[in-house]
Amino acid sequence: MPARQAQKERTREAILAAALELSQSQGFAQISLRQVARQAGVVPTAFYRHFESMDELGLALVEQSFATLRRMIRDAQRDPNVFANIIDAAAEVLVEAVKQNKAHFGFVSRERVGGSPVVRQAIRHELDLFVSELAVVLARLPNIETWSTEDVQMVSRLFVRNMVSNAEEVVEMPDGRPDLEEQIKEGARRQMRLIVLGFKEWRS
Amino acid sequence: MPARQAQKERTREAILAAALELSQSQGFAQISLRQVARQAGVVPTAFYRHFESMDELGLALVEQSFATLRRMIRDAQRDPNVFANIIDAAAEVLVEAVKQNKAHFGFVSRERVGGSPVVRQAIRHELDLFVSELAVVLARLPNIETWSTEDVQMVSRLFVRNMVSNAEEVVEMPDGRPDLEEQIKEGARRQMRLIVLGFKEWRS
DNA sequence: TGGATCAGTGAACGTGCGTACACTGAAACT
DNA sequence: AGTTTCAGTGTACGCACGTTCACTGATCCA
Repeated sequence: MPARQAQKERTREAILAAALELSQSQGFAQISLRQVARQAGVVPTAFYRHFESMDELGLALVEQSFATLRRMIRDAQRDPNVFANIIDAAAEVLVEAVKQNKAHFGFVSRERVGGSPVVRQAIRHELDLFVSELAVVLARLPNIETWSTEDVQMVSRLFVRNMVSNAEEVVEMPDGRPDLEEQIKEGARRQMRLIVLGFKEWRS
Repeated sequence: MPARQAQKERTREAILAAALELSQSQGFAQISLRQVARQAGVVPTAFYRHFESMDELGLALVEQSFATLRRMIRDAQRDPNVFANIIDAAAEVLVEAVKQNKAHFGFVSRERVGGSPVVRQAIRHELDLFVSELAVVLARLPNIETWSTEDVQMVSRLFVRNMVSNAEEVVEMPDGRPDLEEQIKEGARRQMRLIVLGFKEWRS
């Protein structure tokens, strides 16, 4: 790659990182173009060489965040333990992955409801996609393969909703509190068992 | 009450109403003192006769919103149907009450994660209180009275979390879509049945 | 090697903001 | 009736903002 383009890429990354960092304390919707440029170490007008507006930056962050989420899921599926005890593994993976990507998960959970309309809609769309993707995975599971499509979709929605709620809690969690962390994991495990048990009963 | 004080009260209400309305489209954190004053029909400096800062206004809105919520719960408890079929009644009441108080519920769900730190913390505190209050009500229910305190608290947390999620969905729901409304109600009913069934199984 | 490209600069603009201050005039008190 | 109180006014300020425009100088290509 030409050095020119590489440098441009680096600046773009710096802007994305700056926006992600700043939005952690104040929320993306209330940070200014000039703040982002300052944090990224460029002059305000340079911003426009990379993004047409703050909205476009926001969409790029949505994309980045969901790429992180999908990578996380893909990695988790490679782990053989996941199939042995899917619920415990899922709770573990969720908490650990969110802990290591607090910035992105925090961005999604904050802007999902509080962001500008265009960012909010992009996140809703990605989450809807994600529900469908998870439904495909779930449909292959031993106990679930006999369910109707709508039931699988609904349980997938339930899982994603709970995943979002739990991710929110992990993001808010102060550092160095393994007790709280274990509590959230245990809560997540219970919720998932509850959902699965409830659905078994539901059909009987 | 002296006419003086009554007029002051009226202006205060106008400011609260203006802030609530404006925050529906843009979120409370991104509206300005001057916008609120303009919408309320007063000059910006008059704002300070009622609130020291936008943060204080935000706290007043939190208080107002949870007062609305508590009134709603109290009314629901008077209804004899609630005890006959608590789950169906709760789903019905939730959707109807949120529909009629979209502004307040929208404010809470938005600012719970996207608001300024002080507003956010106030909402979390109120929700924690609310979980404990609901736990007291739940503990009196036939099937639940034998459970341990922590289990009741946990199921209460689960109910409140799902209530918040469902309220979010109702707030986002476009007007005049009774099909969507019924879908949300049905979802809420299923989730609650799931939770209850799951807990029965859990103990066995 | 010399001209074209273009990421980043720097100055300037109009605007809306929060807040200060001195004010006014009707309601409230004595 | 005369005085005090105080909710709301109007002006003025300095500041950060988004966006414009002409610019510079290193990289790229012929």
